[in-house]
Amino acid sequence: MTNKAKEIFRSYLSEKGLRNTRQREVILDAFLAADKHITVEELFNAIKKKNPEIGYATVHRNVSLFCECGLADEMKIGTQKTKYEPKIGHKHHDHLICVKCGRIIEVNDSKIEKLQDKLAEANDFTPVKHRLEIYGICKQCR
Amino acid sequence: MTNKAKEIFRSYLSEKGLRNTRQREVILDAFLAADKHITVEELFNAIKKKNPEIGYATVHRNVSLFCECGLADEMKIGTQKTKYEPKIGHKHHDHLICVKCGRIIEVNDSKIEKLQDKLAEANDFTPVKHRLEIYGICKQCR
DNA sequence: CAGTATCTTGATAATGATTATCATTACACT
DNA sequence: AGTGTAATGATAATCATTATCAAGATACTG
Ligand SMILES: [Mn+2]
Ligand SMILES: [Mn+2]
Ligand SMILES: [Zn+2]
Ligand SMILES: [Zn+2]
Repeated sequence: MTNKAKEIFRSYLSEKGLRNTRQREVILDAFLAADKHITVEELFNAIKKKNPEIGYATVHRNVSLFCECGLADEMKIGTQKTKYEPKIGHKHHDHLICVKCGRIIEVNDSKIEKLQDKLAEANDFTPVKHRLEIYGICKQCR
Repeated sequence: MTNKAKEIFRSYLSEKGLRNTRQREVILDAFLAADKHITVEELFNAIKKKNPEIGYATVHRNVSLFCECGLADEMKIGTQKTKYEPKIGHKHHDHLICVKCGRIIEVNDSKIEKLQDKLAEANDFTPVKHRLEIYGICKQCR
């Protein structure tokens, strides 16, 4: 999936008149390699090991770009810092979030998805995306 | 509903060994009177008209208390500042959020609610609350 | 290939909402 | 009324994110 992601990113850049850079390649590789919900800080620290010259702001800027071009999704949960997750190679899903340990379970229910679309339509509303988060206590914390 | 809310708030305070104050009465009244999604800043400005001596931090602190005791719900939407809405006298609902104009439509679908509980249960997860936000384009913006 | 326009970077400062600090005031209970 | 302690209000601190800007890199152009 890495190749497809790079393809998408490069197309987006040229389409917007932006330029590709060594840093962008490094940051995208690191983001795809992490393959989980990750904060900018965590990503920055992972990158720092091999590429200590890349700045925090540059990581920030490029994660925003990943979101813009559809490669990443932003997750703001409670007061935690914003997390990002790759969209390429991952089907859409929602989250069960344990309020005790913070564990995140990924789920999907096609019935709910369909009902959401119906609900939007019934309100003359054209949905573009949604966020469903169920907070509670996970198996391990009970 | 104002009386019930005050009842709940006062019980919570005494239960926690906290004290009631003139400011707390004023802030709770103003919050309940607003009766909509409101930011701390907006609430502060509303209060300032008649009670200019009440500080911003005090409004902040007490809105947090309202959330703790179940009188208010916190809504973090995108990059907007946190909004709060009263829970007393309002049934649970979810939100359709227009990405163009910011309009918020309140909705509820009991089928979705039930399926969410099933989904949680199927994952050995005990739900305590959830958040469903559907982002899209509202009727007026199409 | 060199020239050039403009984008990107990295360091750092600014921003802005939220939270902490702390001296002073006010509450609640005896 | 007296007393212990919580609450307040002004202000500072925090901290993630965003802006700034000089220096460097990139992608064309001829
Ligand atoms: Mn996920
Ligand atoms: Mn609402
Ligand atoms: Zn847990
Ligand atoms: Zn709209």
